[in-house]
Amino acid sequence: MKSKTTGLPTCHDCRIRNTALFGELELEQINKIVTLRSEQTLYEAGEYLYYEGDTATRAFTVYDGWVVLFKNLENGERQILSFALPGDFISYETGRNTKYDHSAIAASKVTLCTFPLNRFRECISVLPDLAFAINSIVNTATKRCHSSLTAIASYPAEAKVAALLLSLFIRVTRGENQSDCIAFPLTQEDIADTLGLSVIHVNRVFQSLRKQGLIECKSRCLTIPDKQALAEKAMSNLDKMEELLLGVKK
Amino acid sequence: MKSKTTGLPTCHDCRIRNTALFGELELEQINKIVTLRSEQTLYEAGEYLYYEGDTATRAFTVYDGWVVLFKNLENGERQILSFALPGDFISYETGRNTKYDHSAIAASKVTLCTFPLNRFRECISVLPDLAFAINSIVNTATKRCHSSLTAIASYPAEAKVAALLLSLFIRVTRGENQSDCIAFPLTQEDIADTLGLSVIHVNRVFQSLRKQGLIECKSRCLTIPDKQALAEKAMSNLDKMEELLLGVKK
DNA sequence: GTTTTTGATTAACTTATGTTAATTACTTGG
DNA sequence: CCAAGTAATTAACATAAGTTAATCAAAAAC
Repeated sequence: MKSKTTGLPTCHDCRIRNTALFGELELEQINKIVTLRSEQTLYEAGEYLYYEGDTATRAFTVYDGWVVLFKNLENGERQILSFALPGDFISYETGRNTKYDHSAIAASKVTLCTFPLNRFRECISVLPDLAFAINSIVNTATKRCHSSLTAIASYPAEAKVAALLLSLFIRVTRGENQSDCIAFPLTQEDIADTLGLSVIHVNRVFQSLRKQGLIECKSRCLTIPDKQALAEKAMSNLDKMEELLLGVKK
Repeated sequence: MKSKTTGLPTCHDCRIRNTALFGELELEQINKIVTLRSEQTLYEAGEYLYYEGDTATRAFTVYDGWVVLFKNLENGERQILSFALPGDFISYETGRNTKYDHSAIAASKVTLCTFPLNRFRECISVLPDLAFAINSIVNTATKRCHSSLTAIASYPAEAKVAALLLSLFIRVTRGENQSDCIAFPLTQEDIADTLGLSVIHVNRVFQSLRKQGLIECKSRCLTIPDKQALAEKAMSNLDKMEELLLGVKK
């Protein structure tokens, strides 16, 4: 199983450009630095993008599929830190010898646009706005991390699961009112590893949320019939969540 | 109680420069942009730096004292996200109308260097390295957030408390072998609010850690006689922690 | 220096979540 | 299409951490 390099579709008419790194920039700006992207790469589910401790050399935009970012713990367990979905820009590091503090693995078939880190310095000299585009993305990631941290530290299990499912649903549907199911490649164990719960307890919560009609989830498909209702279970404000997760530019 | 502006000590011979924003830069570079800093401001313990929902207008370097960053929860509780100690650069936001996702409050008397956000764009045009200095700081903050998240989600209470106390101790002493106590302005309730534990339980853990001789903590003073021993309780590798918390340039 | 407030401590009791173990239902590879 | 692995489910039981309540100690205010 080896990652596979594909051709180079253009960034201008990219399906996900509005939500990705270049989404912050104007077309003429992208022209200046479009050579920054070196290639598109394909990963199979279960394949590693990089390992904790590796020296960072590339950043990625997720073009398609789900990526899991996680830490391995002393006791053999793992702690999932976050999920990267289409449009997300990850693993941007500054500094010549910076090491990743976490590993990344494809949760499904994944297509990535890769950006060699050593080219960012020159690109930012040419186009300082790129620095702001990146920083805006990184700050959004930090805010998401703050939200997870808050939920994990303070919410009861049902609210944790509700908040996680809702946030993933919002990110995938980009806030559209979608009554269909979304493709959902995570197992209950993944969710347990994200929220610091046992698989058994995640299952209990799933049963309960299903009985309440708040979620439908079977065979890699997730439906949320009433986002507002689930947001209440998640002890969260739906509008605030959408603002945070999708950025202000809705 | 109103924050007070003081004179403008020079940045060149700043006591904490090596560890702060400008620590990443050369002296001649700082000269280019030293006017970025507008003033030093003094806050009393309990005073707010800013509130969740405020539009971000300034970034800060903590010159002296401890700052608490936190979210208020629906149920009246609060979730502490992180602590900012001398040398830390906080609340840098890109974007004209970005709002804070958390509040910040002085945990002790605090002196801050303030930087108006609207001046960063021009400064980065002049000195692109500033963008990398900032990004390096932000990425360190993200890694710390990953560590807290991991501890809070997966560790038992004793390890959570051990990890938090040790990380604060390391940051204050900058990894020096210090057998004396450090000034420690946090209450057990602050620690409970950080780790998502009840005050009662934090107290139980304190008693236990004290009986094991791993910490001494009374009247706003904290001593850690054996960092290595506490690191084991914290389920952490001491060297890795110091590398992460202090940056690689030790 | 006394009062008031805030923070720390202890105990008794409750509960949410974890653990172990066994069964059933899906997927996936051959 | 079957076999083998992976994921979901259920039940019985164990425990870490929460809750309530009361006391004590130490700051801070007057």
